[in-house]
Amino acid sequence: MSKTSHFAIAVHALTAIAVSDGQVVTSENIAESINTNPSFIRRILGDLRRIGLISSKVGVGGGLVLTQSPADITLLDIYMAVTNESLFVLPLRSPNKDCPVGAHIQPVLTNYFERAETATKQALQTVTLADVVIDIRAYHT
Amino acid sequence: MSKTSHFAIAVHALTAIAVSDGQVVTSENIAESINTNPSFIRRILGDLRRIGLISSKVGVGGGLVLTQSPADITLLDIYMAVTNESLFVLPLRSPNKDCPVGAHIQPVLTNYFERAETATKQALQTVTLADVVIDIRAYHT
DNA sequence: ATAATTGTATCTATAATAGATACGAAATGA
DNA sequence: TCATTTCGTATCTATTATAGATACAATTAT
Repeated sequence: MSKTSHFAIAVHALTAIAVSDGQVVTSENIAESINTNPSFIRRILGDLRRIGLISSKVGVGGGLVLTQSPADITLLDIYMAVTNESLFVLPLRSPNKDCPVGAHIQPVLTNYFERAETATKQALQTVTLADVVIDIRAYHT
Repeated sequence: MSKTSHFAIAVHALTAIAVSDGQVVTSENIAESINTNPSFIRRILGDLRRIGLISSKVGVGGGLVLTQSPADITLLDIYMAVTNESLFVLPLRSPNKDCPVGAHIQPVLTNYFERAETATKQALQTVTLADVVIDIRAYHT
């Protein structure tokens, strides 16, 4: 998968929205917390909006709100929203089809890679945004 | 998560060595099967040699051989040999320490990321190079 | 000696990632 | 109505990661 930080950023952003407890949060607010620029954040928030985890309101007093309870949003939901590649990648160039190994290694690897990825996803599914919020609040007390 | 193909390449390379059944295989042979250049392959083979999965012999008739039975080499062994980064990455820039979320999100995320990565590794540990060889040979008959 | 082969260094091309800027559209409120 | 806020998105750039390519010293077998 992408070595991108989108997943971490998405969780951070949603956590920021969740802890605001109903108060509207802007992409500017989130960008400040994450230490990047609002436009980049809005790109990632777009992924979360498209699968319905948040809704946005344009204009004065606008911003982002959760559309579901944090307890109903799993890390897997967030991961799937921002990820379109597999965790493990095959080489860009196709292997040599004239070699017995090269001819068949791709489906074999893909099978095992998918198994490992499924295990990862199952682990992500056991954690919710509410858990993350609890952890953050624990530091805060 | 590392977006590199080193893991797939390493498994392919070891499979190529394993199916040769004792016969010495050169980095040239492997590169041909993987469809890349021998030098790049030798860089990855270096990781495998350093943790003792293979040994190499320089010179005429030289090449690579396994030092363990394929049944004793797990995909996790291979993964660990070629990977030095975490599956999930935090953003490069540190979050804003003046925000309650920014101040504490990193250890919270790292904790859950490590759990997911552990699940992945456990899945990789259940598969051996011998399994991969069996799969490849199944195609071949 | 010659040839084969590894191990490693270095350089380059390409692609992925994030950062930055800009701007139209929508919504609010004066 | 008009100014302001905010999103959504496009585009450009800088940086970094990745792989590809080339080269060469060291080692070994014949």
